[in-house]
Amino acid sequence: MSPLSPGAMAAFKAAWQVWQVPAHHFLLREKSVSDYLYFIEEGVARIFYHKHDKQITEWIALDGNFFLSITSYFERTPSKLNIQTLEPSLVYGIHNHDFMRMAAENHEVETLLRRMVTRSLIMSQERMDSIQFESAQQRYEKLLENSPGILQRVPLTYIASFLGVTLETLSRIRSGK
Amino acid sequence: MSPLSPGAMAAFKAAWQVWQVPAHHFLLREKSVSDYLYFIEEGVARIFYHKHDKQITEWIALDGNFFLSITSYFERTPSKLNIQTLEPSLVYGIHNHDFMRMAAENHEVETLLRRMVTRSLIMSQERMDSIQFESAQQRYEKLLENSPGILQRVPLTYIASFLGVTLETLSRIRSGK
DNA sequence: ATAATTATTTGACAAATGTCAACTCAGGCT
DNA sequence: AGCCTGAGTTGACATTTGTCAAATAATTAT
Repeated sequence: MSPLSPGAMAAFKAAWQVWQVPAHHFLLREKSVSDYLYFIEEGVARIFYHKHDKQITEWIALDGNFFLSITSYFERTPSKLNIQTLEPSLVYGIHNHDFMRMAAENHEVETLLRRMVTRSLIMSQERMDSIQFESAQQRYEKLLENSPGILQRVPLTYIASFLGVTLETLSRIRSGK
Repeated sequence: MSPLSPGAMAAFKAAWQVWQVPAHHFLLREKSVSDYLYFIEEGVARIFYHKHDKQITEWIALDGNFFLSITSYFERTPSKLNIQTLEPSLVYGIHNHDFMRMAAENHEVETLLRRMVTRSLIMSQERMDSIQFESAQQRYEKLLENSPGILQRVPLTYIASFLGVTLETLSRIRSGK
């Protein structure tokens, strides 16, 4: 799907930076403008924000996935999101300036970006449907299917929040009612 | 924001078709591939799908708004969505082939498209947040604020479904408990 | 205008999940 | 080994919303 030409690909790849960070490292703190779109090569990251003094886990990125503060990255506004690793991790990041500059200079990169955003939009809608119509139980089972091993790597509190239920409810789901 | 150059703008505008359709007209039926991205100039349209034999209203487009079956339009897959007008309406539509061709030929159009999709993604996330954390009451009040007059134009069943509650619950919210 | 149809409201009750508090358990420290 | 601390579990109860059935109100067709 939408492979870049060799030249564009080389430039695109060169724009990515790499970081090796320890567990519990913050890649983004709320109220700051998010400069990077990340890809996690090894490790896990948790994206969360505060609502009524509680932490809401909006996303859990296991290795092999992209993540970012969409609003902040694209609109250049202060983020409400925090991004924190849960394990020592190897992450790649591409700066907004670089990505936007390359997209402006190179039509192919712009197309790639548009496709990435479109994919995210479709996933976002699927998740909304899931939250609205599936029971907590179903969401939990689906999560285990799609992300086996997540239980060994992410505390249940975060998983519960990500699923949109309380820790207690998740605990009851797990114990089989 | 991202104005097109005069030439691109003229071509872009020329690509839109116009239809004057009666109330209850289907602009899209489920299982068919959606060819058009729409803008409603006058009237109202309702986007809905079937789930467990019930109709779920996914979106209500009052005049002045864009709407489409995102997945079907961009991925060229059969849509699960139906789109139906609720009033006699004046709608504009741009065919997927035309939009994609223009985006491929013209970098500016591609950028415009990317920005449109990005905006949608941000709105999608806001709606998810709303469904997950606001009470039905809050969502209802917000809807009235953002779309005054909707009550006079859209049956409550559809509004209830759009808000993610049953008709009975909406009725109770309205009666003030 | 009247009857038929459709939209909305209301009531009684059930299901899912949240809240708060107490309890248990495992791993890391001393 | 014994103690702490944080994570996870369990119980009792409250709250929100859903479900089903019936009653009204509004709209449309004849």
